[in-house]
Amino acid sequence: MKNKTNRPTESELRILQILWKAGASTVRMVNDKINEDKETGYTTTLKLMQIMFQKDLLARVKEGKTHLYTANIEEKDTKQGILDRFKDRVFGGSATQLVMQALGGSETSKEELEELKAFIEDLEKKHDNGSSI
Amino acid sequence: MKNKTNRPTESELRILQILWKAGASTVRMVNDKINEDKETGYTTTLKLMQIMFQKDLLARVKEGKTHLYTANIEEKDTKQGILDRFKDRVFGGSATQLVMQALGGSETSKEELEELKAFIEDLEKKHDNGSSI
DNA sequence: TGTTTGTTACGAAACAATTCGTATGTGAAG
DNA sequence: CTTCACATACGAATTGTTTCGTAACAAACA
Repeated sequence: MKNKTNRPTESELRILQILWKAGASTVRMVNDKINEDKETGYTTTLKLMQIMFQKDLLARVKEGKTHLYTANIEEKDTKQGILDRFKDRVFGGSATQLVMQALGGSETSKEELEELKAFIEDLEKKHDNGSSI
Repeated sequence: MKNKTNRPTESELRILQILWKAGASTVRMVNDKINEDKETGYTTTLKLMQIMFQKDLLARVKEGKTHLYTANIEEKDTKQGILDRFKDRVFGGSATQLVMQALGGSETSKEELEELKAFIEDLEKKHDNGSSI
């Protein structure tokens, strides 16, 4: 029933992000948000969301005379898919390379670095347990 | 002189990756590499590389009757640009979110995790010093 | 009622990226 | 010198995405 590649386009992702964050929204609400960054006609957003509805990326219910749309795919899974593909394309599949470049290139606060270290240590623990299964 | 956005398309990136790895190459060599993954006509690759040459993404020298092409932009800078944009689009600009998802989602070996931890500790040191320079 | 306001649906234009066919050039081999 | 095997150049078709104009509809209300 779902899309095979599950690869939202750039515009589609913009809309998904808005819906993941805001929950059920009308086309107008979404279009207003989009227009904070980038001038876009109302019918442009409408058409896009209609297409996404057809593709099953969005769900919708009728609410009075308008529709209320929600994202119909999981934020985490979707981002994971996009990220995996990106990792392959740009970093030859190496998570390590990707992570190093991500951290090396941007100003990450000491707190965040600490958080990441803890996260990695956690992964290592899971690793230890996992291998004995 | 250079491109403003410095955003290679997907196909362009495929070619750049090959050239970064292999160094100066003919169209045929590049096309052969591409065909390991994806059947692609010779003239398709040729055209693409010609366009990239026009855009200054590639340099070339005549060598006998063929051309030898090389990447004309830096691997690291280019990937940084792509990564930054990706981070913004998909993770709202948060390197931490990106890194967590990258590590959480893929099988990363204990060795690599250790390497990353060391890398982060290094960054933290630089962080400490950096403010006093 | 009939005008205004905001909505949906949808075709098609505009744009961008990719792919390929075909003409043409050129060095090497016979 | 002619032919063969590859190479380049380039126009144009194809494909995919985004954008928008326009028609039709419905609720609100003067």
